[in-house]
Amino acid sequence: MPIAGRYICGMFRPRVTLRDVARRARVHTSTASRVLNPATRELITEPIARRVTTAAEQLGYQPNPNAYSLKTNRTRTVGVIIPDIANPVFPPILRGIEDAFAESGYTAVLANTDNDGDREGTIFQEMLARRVDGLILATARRRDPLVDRCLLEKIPVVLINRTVDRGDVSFVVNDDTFGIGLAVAHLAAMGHVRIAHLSGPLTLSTGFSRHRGFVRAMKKGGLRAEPKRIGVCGGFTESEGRRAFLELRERDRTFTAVVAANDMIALGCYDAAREIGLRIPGDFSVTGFNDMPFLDKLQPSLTTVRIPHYQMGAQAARTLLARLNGGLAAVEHVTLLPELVARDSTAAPSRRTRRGR
Amino acid sequence: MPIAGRYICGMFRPRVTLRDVARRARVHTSTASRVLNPATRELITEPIARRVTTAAEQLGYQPNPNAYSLKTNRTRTVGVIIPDIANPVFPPILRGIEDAFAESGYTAVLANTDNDGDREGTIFQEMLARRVDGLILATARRRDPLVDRCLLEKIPVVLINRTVDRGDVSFVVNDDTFGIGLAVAHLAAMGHVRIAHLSGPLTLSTGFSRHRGFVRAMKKGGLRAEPKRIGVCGGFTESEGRRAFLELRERDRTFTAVVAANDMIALGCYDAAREIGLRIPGDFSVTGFNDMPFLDKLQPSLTTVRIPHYQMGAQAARTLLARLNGGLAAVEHVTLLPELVARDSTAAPSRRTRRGR
DNA sequence: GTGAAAGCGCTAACAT
DNA sequence: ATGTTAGCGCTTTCAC
Repeated sequence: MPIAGRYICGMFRPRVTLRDVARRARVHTSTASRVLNPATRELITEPIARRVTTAAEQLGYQPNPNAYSLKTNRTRTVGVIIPDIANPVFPPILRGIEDAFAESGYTAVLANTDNDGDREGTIFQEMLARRVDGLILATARRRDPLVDRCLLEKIPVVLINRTVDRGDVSFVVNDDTFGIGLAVAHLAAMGHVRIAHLSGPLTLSTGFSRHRGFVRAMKKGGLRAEPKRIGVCGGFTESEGRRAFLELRERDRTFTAVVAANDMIALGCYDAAREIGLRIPGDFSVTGFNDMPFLDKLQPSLTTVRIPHYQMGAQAARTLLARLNGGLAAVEHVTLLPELVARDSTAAPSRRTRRGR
Repeated sequence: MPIAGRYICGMFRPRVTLRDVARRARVHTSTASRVLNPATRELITEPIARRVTTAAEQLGYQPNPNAYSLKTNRTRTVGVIIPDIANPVFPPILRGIEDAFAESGYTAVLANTDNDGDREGTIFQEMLARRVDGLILATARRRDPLVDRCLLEKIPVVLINRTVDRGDVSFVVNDDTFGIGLAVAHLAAMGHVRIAHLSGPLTLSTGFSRHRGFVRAMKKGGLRAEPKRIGVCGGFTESEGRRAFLELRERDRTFTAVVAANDMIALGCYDAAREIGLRIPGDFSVTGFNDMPFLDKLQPSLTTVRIPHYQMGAQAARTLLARLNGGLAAVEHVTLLPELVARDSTAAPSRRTRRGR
């Protein structure tokens, strides 16, 4: 068993504990504890408090979080469960979480699930075993047993990016409906009329509300969201985007623009277009969603909808902190506004395509 | 103070402890502890052991890691310090670490430093305050005070991606010298002779050894690494790549290829080339390093050197685990082999450029 | 082979 | 306003 302590200048120094601080300040440990705890500091008179703080400083005292946790049942640790950190939307979310936690004393512990339900369950259990104080979930499906469990067991949780159908849980999401509206309006303003949509999985709130947003925006713009011009991807992936695009073109060859549910699906359209010899934006325009890195370097650069990922992470962390500190805080629903980033994958429909082919 | 326990079926159930398990199995807690600890299980007879394990199962016992940590001074937690998770080389490294830790009971806690020395120090302190059992550092400079401290204070540490000049610390890195050799050989085989290098910062082992690798590979190939054809970037960034490329072209206009120290620097060359109206690979070829995502989608797609990032993370985690479990394990140096990914940014030098301009 | 007992470092109810 | 005391849940030495 390792003995608490560290090597300093080659010498082993045992860890300094609260008792050491108390001894040096010639007070009782509980007094020292009260001084060092902001919530109880006011109970102690100024001169004694100062004796304690200077003693703590001189000794380089660092409280033992394990002792604190054992006593209080709070670990100041939050679990963050995401599908895959290699998906470029998540790094900025994570940075936002990390930065928002920075001053609070909380630490985020990350885990990836690869959208695998079993793995989600395992990781959830492990997080509980680790006694996290709360969870930030980016893995929610519209009906999600994990979220149900959190609510049932009163585990503080905030959903991020995706939400669930039941409304009694806090979440921080992007305004997907509005975002898709931006894309549709952008295309409509350029003169597009026959606009197609390649949606994400409708079991995810992102896929669902972008799909709904598309239908609504078309209607609002006086355009028709034809069923034959709507394709559903099994996942937000390039390969699904490619597949769905080719399938779409089997059904309809008159569309002049595609609103993809995310950037990867849009990339799939790029692949398919290259394969069958269509030009972007000459033969059709494409929009993505998320504005992941390097889209500006594509040929053509991809018009997309930018989501404030960093702010999303930061806001989720703040919402969870409020719940963690305030006890039973109200359920919070935060929706962030995205913005359109117009690039070269969208242009006015050409004469040829405008007529239909 | 929250009471340990959870809501199950709407009812609050206090946390089951080792004592509960022992009571149910009608043994002493110490016996139950010995059964549940693989290292001491053999001390207990089979029938009693079984009584304990079934009791634990029936009660759904989950050991309290805080109590364990308080008692043993081991948190089964490892700090991972990286420059920035938004840099696409780090997500796969992290996945490798996470997966390698999965079965071990260890958890990685991530922190980003943005290559800021002060922040590194702060985070280091916080990690120690959290009582991590060890560290994986991806932030090392060739001379690094943090690494020195770890060695001085005997904190188990493994460096990853970058290493330090002193050799008495474990690390897992890519073979940068070899990797650059692949790029040079690839270009030389295409007929390039006047090859330039845009290096990274020479204070980082990656920048330094890629630079050295370039000089060596040129010599080995019977080519001359002219000083005027070597530029140094202040960071592995696109803007530095752009700046260094333009500066390079001030000094020399006869090079037919650029070996960039990483992909971002190569992207900077793309930017500069577009600005001054040079064609890639028509006017000059470019190679990158790392093979980050979406390079195949660039125009032209970027020839680069692929590093096994995932394996790098997994290996670093394994090396650290060996040290953590085995006590004082030997210092390990692991070097992984990269491979060339030939794409469209490299081609034989054109007649025009071959003559020099 | 198993039980008894101490204690890791801290907080908080209670006592003064 | 400060001290006393008990105990969070576990491991581990010691005793039988």
